[in-house]
Amino acid sequence: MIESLSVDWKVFVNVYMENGKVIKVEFSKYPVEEVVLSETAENLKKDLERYFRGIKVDFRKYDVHLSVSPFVKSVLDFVRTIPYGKVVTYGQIAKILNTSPRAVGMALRLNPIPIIIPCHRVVSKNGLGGFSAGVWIKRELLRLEGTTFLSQLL
DNA sequence: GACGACTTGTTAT
DNA sequence: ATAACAAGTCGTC
Repeated sequence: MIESLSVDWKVFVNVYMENGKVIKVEFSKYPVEEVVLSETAENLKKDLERYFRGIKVDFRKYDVHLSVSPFVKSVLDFVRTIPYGKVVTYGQIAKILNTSPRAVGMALRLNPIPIIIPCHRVVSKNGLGGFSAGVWIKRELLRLEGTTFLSQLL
């Protein structure tokens, strides 16, 4: 665990690392004991703090360790390439990966590493879609990134 | 447009 | 084997 970040909208963000790789990110109501050990963990903490201040951060430089099925991994790998402030629909991803929108949603639900793997940048065709930690967090993340064309849905 | 039924691929039990 | 799902599309009214 590297950090329980306190975010303005009353959530803590806990990041778990192992061998310099991110293995899990979770949102929690209460902070967990903070343990920062490696240099990359320190950097990641600073990047997250900047991110939540509304600064554009690219998390692609951090290694992640995914213990998920090959299909889920392929979806998550694609999602990692979506740039800051942009959104893609489940259907578009399904078309590119030759699968169904529903399967994409399932894969995203299994994402162990939100924010760093920006699953909040995937929305449904007419609406916001879901988010495992609560859609309101997804909404806040998109607002934070200044994703404007969804303003009617926010 | 709003609503429902049919489709769809993957995971969980 | 089958139910459940973070979706989409096509039909009816």
